[in-house]
Amino acid sequence: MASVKREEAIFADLPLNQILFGDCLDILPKLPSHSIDLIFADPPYNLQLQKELWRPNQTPVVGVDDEWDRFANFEDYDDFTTRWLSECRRVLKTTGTLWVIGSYHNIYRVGKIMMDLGFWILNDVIWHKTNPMPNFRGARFQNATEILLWAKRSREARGYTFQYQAMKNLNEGKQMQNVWHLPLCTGAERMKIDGKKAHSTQKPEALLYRVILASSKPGDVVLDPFLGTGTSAVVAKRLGRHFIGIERDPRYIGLAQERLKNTPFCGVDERELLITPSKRAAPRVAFGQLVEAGYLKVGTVLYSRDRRIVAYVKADSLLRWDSKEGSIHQIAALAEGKPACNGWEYWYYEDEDGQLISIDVLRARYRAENGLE
Amino acid sequence: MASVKREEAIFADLPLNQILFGDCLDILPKLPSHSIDLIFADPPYNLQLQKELWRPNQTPVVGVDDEWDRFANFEDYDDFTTRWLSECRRVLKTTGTLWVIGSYHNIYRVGKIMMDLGFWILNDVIWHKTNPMPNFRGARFQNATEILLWAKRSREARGYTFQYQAMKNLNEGKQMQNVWHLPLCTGAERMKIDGKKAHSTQKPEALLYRVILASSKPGDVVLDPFLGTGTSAVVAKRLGRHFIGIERDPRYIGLAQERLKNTPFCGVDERELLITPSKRAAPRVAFGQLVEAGYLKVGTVLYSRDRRIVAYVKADSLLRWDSKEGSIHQIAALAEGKPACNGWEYWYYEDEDGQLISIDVLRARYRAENGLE
DNA sequence: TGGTGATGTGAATCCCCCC
DNA sequence: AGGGGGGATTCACATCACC
Repeated sequence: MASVKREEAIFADLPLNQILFGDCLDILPKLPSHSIDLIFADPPYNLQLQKELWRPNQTPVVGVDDEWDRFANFEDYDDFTTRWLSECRRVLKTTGTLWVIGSYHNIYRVGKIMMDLGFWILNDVIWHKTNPMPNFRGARFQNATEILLWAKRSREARGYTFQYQAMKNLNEGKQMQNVWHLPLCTGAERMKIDGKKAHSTQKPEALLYRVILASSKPGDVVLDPFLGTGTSAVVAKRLGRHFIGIERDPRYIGLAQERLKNTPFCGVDERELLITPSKRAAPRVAFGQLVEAGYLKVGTVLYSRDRRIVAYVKADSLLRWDSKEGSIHQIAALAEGKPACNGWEYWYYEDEDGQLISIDVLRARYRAENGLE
Repeated sequence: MASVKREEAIFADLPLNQILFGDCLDILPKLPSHSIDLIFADPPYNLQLQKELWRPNQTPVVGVDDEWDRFANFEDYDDFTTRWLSECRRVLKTTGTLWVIGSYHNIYRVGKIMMDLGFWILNDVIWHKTNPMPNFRGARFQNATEILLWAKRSREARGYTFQYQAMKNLNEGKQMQNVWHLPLCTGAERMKIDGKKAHSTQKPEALLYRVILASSKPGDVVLDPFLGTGTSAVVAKRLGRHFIGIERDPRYIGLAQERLKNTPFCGVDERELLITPSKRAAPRVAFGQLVEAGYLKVGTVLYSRDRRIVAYVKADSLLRWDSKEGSIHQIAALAEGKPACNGWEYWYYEDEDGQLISIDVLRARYRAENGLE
């Protein structure tokens, strides 16, 4: 029975920090469902380059024409894409997300299939190459981009990881856009054999750094079904994540293992240097705790910024405004006629000098004085 | 017989410089085959907005929920897309090309269908908006792009128009890339009724300038099956091309006719085109890029010139000094007790020999090695 | 007339925990 | 799985009121 064979073949434990040798259509079914936090996939591009391309100086341009990158027709490519994406969706946790990178030759087919399979696109990210190859014929616009699709498992899936604050920090304090200006993988980073490119589409580590830092946490499991020379695994290791790589060409596996050997795993002592936790992750402080702890006395008068709204703190930490009672958030929303309002930012109290102080300052003080940071 | 009716209905002469009232699925079949030089299509995106979205200042975001953007499911959308694209392909000359603009909500479906119908993609052009709406919840990357697909009728089609030199001139003498930095349609250019936007998705004329100038010649026929308020027709007229517009909402037709009345035929000369803004991405290098690219490893120690101040590089490119965190500039200023300080000049790292090297040297190396000079 | 600060707004698939 | 409640979250411009 096929199902029994399949059960037997499934890994009892996740093969963490390993490169699995074989075709991803054979290996992925052996991974358990709902076990992976993040998938990065750089599938074949189906470029269908037929004629050779020559530079103006009569030297040939080396294109992508590896054997693994040829499909007979769209149907074959779509079938292959549907199969590996389906398996990826199965092994992904409901909190997990998937990245796929491609060019205009394949990404439109891939994106459509992703949507059909139920993936819910979060962003299409444009990798704008700072040093792209020129268009030698002058027949089109210079193609300077590849596209990454970032998606969660389904529209309903909740709890995916997005390190908003870390991305903002990387971008000099402004929220990171879906356009990334990054150079191609060149120079010493580019793996070479006898002076020639070891892999025709090796991705830069900086690209994977941003992908993995943005959408996973230390200790998460990062799966790459088309590992190639191992860029995603190397960066995952650097950033204190676990990796699982799948690759069917033993030559690439050898190169990836060499790179991994030279990559230190981010040590525990470095974990604290990874990223600043977001405000959302800060321990919650209920307004009632401030009242209980005496930071605000029962009966204290709270004001809106313009002193137009005046409310009183009750012993049960609800506010009384007019004849109405509710939480700091509910009364603020009510007073402003809005569906919701952050009470921590809305309310102020008066200090001895009659100055208005935000109650959010009190919350910060409470956190600081009670080891809640 | 349907075929007879169809034949009878076809326009004897092309309805040049007219706006045709009706659904493009009804009107397109009346146009003769192989008659159009250039098609620009801005179809519904099928945005699928569900809940209300509020800005941090508690005002609502006005989303697109027009009747014309609602489809029951992907199948309906695909069917609609297949039908109008098929007709577009029929009416296109073999030397003609087609542009379609969309967002990640629809462009992957559209692109896949285009390929299936036989269109051959020449470029995917990224419209990188210079002033996009932020992501208010900090839940994703800020979505700053729309995508235009530019395609010829078939792989074999020869002789399409690409004004390579004009594009090069527009781009300060360098090859025009497939990434266009252009602002949204705002201000006086935006059509308004009673102070409110007349159309929820009006495109900027500058975008259509590039499209029409790049891929057509004076006297060519430009067809727009989703004319809206007429941006493509207006720009075609200004550039000395003929237009044919199709629109099913009479209110939009009225607005478009008003704009056309105020537009001179061929009212643009070369000099005016040459001063069209062509902002290039600034070759700025953020400190974070050095960290991402591995020029500085996470945990690297940075020193002030006199080694008095010692800080650590975090994964999100902030520095940690004492218990404080901030950008290279902020921490330098803090450590020196100054209001501001240039971190690029302040910080040094140690090389293998214990020599202090300025991080500004690293920045210069990054620029040199990645074509950013 | 000119500068300054407040206000408005753009194709938006925009939270998460707990009951 | 659906509802309720806490509470976190914005960038580049254009316009306009006001001094």
